[in-house]
Amino acid sequence: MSRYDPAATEPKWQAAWEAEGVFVARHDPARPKYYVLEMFPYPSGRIHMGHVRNYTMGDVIARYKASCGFSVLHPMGWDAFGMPAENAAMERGGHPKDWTYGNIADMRAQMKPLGLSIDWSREFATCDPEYYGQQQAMFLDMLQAGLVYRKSAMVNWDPVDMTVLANEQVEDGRGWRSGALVERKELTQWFFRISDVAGELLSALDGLKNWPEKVRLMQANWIGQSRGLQFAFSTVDAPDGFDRVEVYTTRPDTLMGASFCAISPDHPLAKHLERHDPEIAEFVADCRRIGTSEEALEKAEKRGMDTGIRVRHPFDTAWELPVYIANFILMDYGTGAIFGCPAHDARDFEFATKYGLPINPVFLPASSDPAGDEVPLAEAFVPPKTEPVRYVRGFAGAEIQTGEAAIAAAIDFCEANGVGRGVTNYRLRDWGLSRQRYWGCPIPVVHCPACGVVPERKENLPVRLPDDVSFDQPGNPLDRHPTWRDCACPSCGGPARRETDTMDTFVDSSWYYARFTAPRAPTPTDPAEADYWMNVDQYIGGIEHAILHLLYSRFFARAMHATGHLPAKAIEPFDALFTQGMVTHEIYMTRDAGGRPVYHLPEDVEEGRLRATGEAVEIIPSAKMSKSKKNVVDPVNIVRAFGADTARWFILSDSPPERDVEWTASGAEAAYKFLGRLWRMADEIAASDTPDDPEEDRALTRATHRAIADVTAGIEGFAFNTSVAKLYGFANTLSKSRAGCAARREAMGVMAQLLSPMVPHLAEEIWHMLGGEGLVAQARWPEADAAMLVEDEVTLPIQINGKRRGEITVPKDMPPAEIEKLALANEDVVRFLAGQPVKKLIVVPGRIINVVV
RNA sequence: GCCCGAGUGGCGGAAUGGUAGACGCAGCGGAUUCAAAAUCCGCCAUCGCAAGAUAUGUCGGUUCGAGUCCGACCUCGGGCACCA
Repeated sequence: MSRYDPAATEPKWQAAWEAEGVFVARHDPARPKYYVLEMFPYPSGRIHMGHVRNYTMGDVIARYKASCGFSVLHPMGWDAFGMPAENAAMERGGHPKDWTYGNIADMRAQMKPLGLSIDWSREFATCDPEYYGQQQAMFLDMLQAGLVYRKSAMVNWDPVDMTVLANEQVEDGRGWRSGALVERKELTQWFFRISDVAGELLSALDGLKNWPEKVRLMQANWIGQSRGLQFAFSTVDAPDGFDRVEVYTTRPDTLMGASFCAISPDHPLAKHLERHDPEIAEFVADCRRIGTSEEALEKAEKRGMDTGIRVRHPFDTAWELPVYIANFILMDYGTGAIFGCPAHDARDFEFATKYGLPINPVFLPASSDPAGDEVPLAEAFVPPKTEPVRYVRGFAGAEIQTGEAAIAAAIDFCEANGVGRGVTNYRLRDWGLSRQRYWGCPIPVVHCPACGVVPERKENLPVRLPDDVSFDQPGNPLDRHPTWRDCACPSCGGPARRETDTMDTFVDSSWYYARFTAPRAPTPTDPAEADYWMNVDQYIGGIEHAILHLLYSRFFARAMHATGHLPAKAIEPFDALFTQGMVTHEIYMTRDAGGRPVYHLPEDVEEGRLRATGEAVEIIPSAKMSKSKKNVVDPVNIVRAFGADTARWFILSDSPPERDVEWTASGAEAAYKFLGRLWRMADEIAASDTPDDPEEDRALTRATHRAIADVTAGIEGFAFNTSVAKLYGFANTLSKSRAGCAARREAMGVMAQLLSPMVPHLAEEIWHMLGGEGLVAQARWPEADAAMLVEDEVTLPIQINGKRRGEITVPKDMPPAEIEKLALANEDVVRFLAGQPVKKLIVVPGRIINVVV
């Protein structure tokens, strides 16, 4: 007897699929299509278990849908632009292009042995000129359609390296390489007008029924629609041109509690003052050293500086409020200026306390005594807006009303009295796409001294990145390129300069799903192909992309539709979204002589000790796999040791797909053992010649249909771990079955089919052993016969006061009245009741009986 | 700081508001073996001799009945617009 040998069988079946072209996506108008897509990888050079998990899940869906008769599109590509390639070039020399394409070749070679049902003929990388050239063409269309514009915006500036830094390159306010204090610097940059469709992106979330609720919520909060009042304070002692300060507030009902006005350090007034007042200049410069990330601003200590300027309260011109420049006011949100009401805002409270500003409550709890004295607040009073409160400094609406009602009344009152207007605002800002970097898609415009900003002609696309660049000094090599930068103006032909900024890599990933429908088309998309394949029926990826990537893609699909590159039905490109959890592993740590942690690879550790020295390791439980912590398990090693099916089976079992999964060596071995057991079962059943046994055969057939129903439900519901558990159960049932060989062969054949989306190589092997026709990958998915799933009898637990005290087994359709009688006669029940009268009897048919005493 | 999640045996986890712990790992016992590996069979939440009691991060609520619904809190994770 031979044995389960994945090293031999897996390549064999992969070759068979390849020879048959099983996974080539076919545009077949006669069949329904199904487009399954996993978020494409960044070509770091090594695949990791997170990739294996992501692509295995997609593969289960793709193979399952294919066997259900769909024409499946399941492509793969590479999110190939981005900073790591440039960092590698700076650290190790070489060219980002060589590094990237080398990594792609390596990763493709690591992925192919996994046996994924991918149509590799559609593969592309976003750094292919054929791809980014089409992206440039769309950029030009969007520019013409008014969807892109230029404006000034802040970047993190490293004054030593003279280069722009990404937020992740700023560590504690300092540049990661130079260590210099980072400054905010203004640059003119390109923006997509995503905020113009903020309301639309928000309301369309309701239609995304097959997206996780949490993702829709996160996007809704990110878009941040608010209704508020915008009005102007008139100023006292302000410089010329600043006789008014526009502010926006979502709490106009608290106007009578205002105690100061605060403006952003980037507000025009602050910028004016910094030019004339050294003290203010120093403070503003200090504020700008916090960097550009909202997180850093929020976490920084709240600080402000009194400008000496005053504003008049809109309801009482004699009432003056001081104007502060405050480090926590964002120029991008509202008008970049607010009024502070410390009594009802935690941040304003902290600020007012720090600078000795008045804290006057506008409302008190509804239950407070109207005649009572005002007691100083210990903290800001911020009840939910839906809770009624008693207004003591109200000016519109009832004395006792909810915040919501008071806000609406305040806006009406202000509008009626000529103090500002109600406006709907969004937190969502326009999408800045300029990056001062080399390894990205060049922005196809030219700056001409005579004509200004001129779009490149489409026939000159792609604007290719030059290859002759060096990374021996920081900054963008395009900026200092001797020839590429200088060009002729496409409009007047005079000397001009190319735009040296490249595009945010989020642009690349905002339309790759559309390109997969026609990856070699001479235009960004092909209308017939886009019409057939769009939308993505199932998109799968990490929750870390819940907001930015998915929101940008939703916007970009709309922009593509507006410029004629996608049909109207594709403006929401992802019909269903699934967000999977991470793959984690224990961390093994010892300490060096200085007490600093030293990490060790899993393969160097055995039973809690280092293999080499026997030294005991400290075990830190389940953390995200990362190189620096050395808790990575390389899929290549797993596939080499156990085969792809074992890696796939393990990654699907145990943990629900949306949760993190902990990789354990024992779990991987268990997966391998189980697959070996299935192999032996098939081998034994194929050779068996036991006679039929009507009763046993029938029981096995029922179990088979139960397995079909349960495994299918698991796949449909994205609960692969429960499908796996059901397959374990079915295997246990089958191995114990006394049914005849015909019935067992039948059952084992169904087993092969149910296994095929998850462990496709083994499934083919079993299918083949049993004499199945063709490839199981092309067999029709089995259907469960509903009649086979019905049980004749049910066991009902009996509870007394909600605690389980006994059970009865009754025919499935016994009337409740009879069940009641049987339940009350049950000896456990009689004993527990001990003669107590029954107050209530609840019979839930087919479920439970509860006796209340 | 703000937004969004997740917490169930020794471990991973299962459970349309209806028997908490399916299935797997580890562990324990047995079979097979000269012996071991591999394999096969059985046991396995905790406390208790038992009857039973206690158990789904903590505290409270709704319900005949709560892991599941509601409120507060704790811990861990994701995101915060130039990481991808």
